[in-house]
Amino acid sequence: MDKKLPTIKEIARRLNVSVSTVSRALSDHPRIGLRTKTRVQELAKELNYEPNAQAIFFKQKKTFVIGVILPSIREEFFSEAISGIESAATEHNYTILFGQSYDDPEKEKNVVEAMKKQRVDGLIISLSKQTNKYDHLTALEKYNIPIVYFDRVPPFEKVNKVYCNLYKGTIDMVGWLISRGYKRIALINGPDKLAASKERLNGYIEGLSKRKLKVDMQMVEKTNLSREGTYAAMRSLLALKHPPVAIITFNDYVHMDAVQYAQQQGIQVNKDIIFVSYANLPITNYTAFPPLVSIEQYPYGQGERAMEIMIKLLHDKTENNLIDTTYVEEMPATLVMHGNARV
Amino acid sequence: MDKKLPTIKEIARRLNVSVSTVSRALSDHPRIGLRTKTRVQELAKELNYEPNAQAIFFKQKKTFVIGVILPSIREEFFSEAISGIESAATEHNYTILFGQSYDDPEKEKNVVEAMKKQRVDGLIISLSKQTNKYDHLTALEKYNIPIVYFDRVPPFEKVNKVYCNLYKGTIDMVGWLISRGYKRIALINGPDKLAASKERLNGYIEGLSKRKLKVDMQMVEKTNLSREGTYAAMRSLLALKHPPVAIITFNDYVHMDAVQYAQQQGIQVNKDIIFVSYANLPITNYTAFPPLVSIEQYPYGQGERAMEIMIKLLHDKTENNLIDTTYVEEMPATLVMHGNARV
DNA sequence: TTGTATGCGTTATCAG
DNA sequence: CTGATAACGCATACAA
Repeated sequence: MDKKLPTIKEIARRLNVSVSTVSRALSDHPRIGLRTKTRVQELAKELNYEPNAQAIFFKQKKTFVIGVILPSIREEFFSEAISGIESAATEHNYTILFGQSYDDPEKEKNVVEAMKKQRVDGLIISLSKQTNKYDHLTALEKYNIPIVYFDRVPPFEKVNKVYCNLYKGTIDMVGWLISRGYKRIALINGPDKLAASKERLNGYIEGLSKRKLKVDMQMVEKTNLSREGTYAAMRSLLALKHPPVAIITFNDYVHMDAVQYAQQQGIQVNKDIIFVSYANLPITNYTAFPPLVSIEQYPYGQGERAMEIMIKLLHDKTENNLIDTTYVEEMPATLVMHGNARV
Repeated sequence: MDKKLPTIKEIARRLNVSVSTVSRALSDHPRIGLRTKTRVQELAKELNYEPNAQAIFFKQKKTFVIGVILPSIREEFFSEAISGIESAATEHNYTILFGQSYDDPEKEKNVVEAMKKQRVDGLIISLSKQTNKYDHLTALEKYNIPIVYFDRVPPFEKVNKVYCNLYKGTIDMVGWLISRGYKRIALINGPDKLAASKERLNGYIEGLSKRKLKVDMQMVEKTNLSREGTYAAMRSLLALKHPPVAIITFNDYVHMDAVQYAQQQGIQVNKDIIFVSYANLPITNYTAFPPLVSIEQYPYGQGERAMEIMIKLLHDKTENNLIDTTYVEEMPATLVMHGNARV
């Protein structure tokens, strides 16, 4: 049976008062008769009345919904991140509309479109790896829908974003390795066109230069992030006359493939060669050979901050009816040792 | 600058026609002048007009939003599942409101509440482990908001649900082990009160009985799912006069802890003792010792089906203005060998 | 202290 | 073929 939801109109009818009275009574308006107020509130409770958020949002041109677009929730990094986002959102009574781009700009565009249609109050997004056009996003800002980018951020200055500086992190990482006596350090990097790859490479070069070591480009291999690509990179590195004693991998997936290949070649992982990576996956702690050292990227924290910034932006908006501040937050990329890494 | 979104009213004003004409022209109504129609459509395109979905939804009492509540997106099982849900949703122009219960009934209740407030068209939920009251959910159905449960479903007959029959799966698993010559089979189960534990235990018992093996309750240990709990369970099992030659673990997390403990004790994993589990985590393929055999639970498929059922329900609803069918879908729980398991 | 009227953007029902 | 108007549920400015 289709049980109709009670409305203030219904309550008003039953109590022989006007809808505005009911509306005010329910919102605890100051100048309203105590008697009427209680009468209204009691009936409301009895009828299980709940304000129709749709109607309110419609009227106030707000939805209290924030769109969140991630490349892939299967990556532990992003499932952590969205938990941070959700936590901050819940605290401020916002709610999350979820979508994935699967690292496909076309899908990303579609999701953005769907969210615009749903009139989200704001959008938090970590860009697809392939995204290099931003029209679908800048379009949103014309409609005054604020965007906060996190982790995979666009290469513009004046956007709201929170990210880890992996350039600096990589410099630290290289420095740490050198200080421990590892000098022949290799890098298995990702595809050139990715910003993430550039950060890592530049950090790698700077890290070596800073310690007066010269950069040997034979030590820099690329992988297309597939297992085969990583295997090929490993093959090249191991075939060198002077193979590396330490390998920095692009991320934990590459790390796991690289370690797997090394083991197949009879190499003592983290002994003959030590492996270090970027902390994308807490789960690596369970694997036989987690990276000896990782650059922690704080996905939960990044998500949380992104949402907090969003709240600020929305607040600024209601105050001034326009957004004039740009929030940029660079989080530290800290070096962490893995507890149960075996050396 | 606050750029106002164009409305049909605005278009009507500019073209000196009525809003209804504009509305009809845009929705390609049959009896409308071709000239007017094109004029309207052109201006609409020029102004970048987009119908305000909020307004339409409000009027139609529909949001095209489906709430999805999961225990924890960090579990790979659920990140797979939500991808399946999203895929089916996108196909039908539905969109997903995301929330986690963190296996806490209180939080679950709050999330359900928030989603009711947002007037989701339906709810897809995998219950928190601790949930044993269902008022917060049955309440939704009174408001005619359909619910589809998946994987962790309530113990009622007449609800929409999709799940894997782990009872049967466990029987198969035990049978497989016995047929391979393993007879002293242990089970490290989860907390008694969980439905999931009962399924596994019953399957375990039935599996043994079917093959005329008697059940030795010393072979059945419990863990509270913490690492310590699993370690303790392993300790007991290994201390037995006749320790097991095969161990079925409650899930892949328990599996990994159990394997870790076994290794610490100098046991040759999958040789001295073979380990089998339930496929909650694709990532186990990367670990040193994935379960030799797993019971696949098809998270993506379950999510997809759950959403498809939701679509049907919503369709039924608009047709009949009430929902009379209950959809129950039991998916197979198949035995799978792990490719790179080492024996 | 309470009621009336208006508007949010859209569609649908009547008229014309 | 097109226009005027009501309605969806609520908040609020203005009246009383």
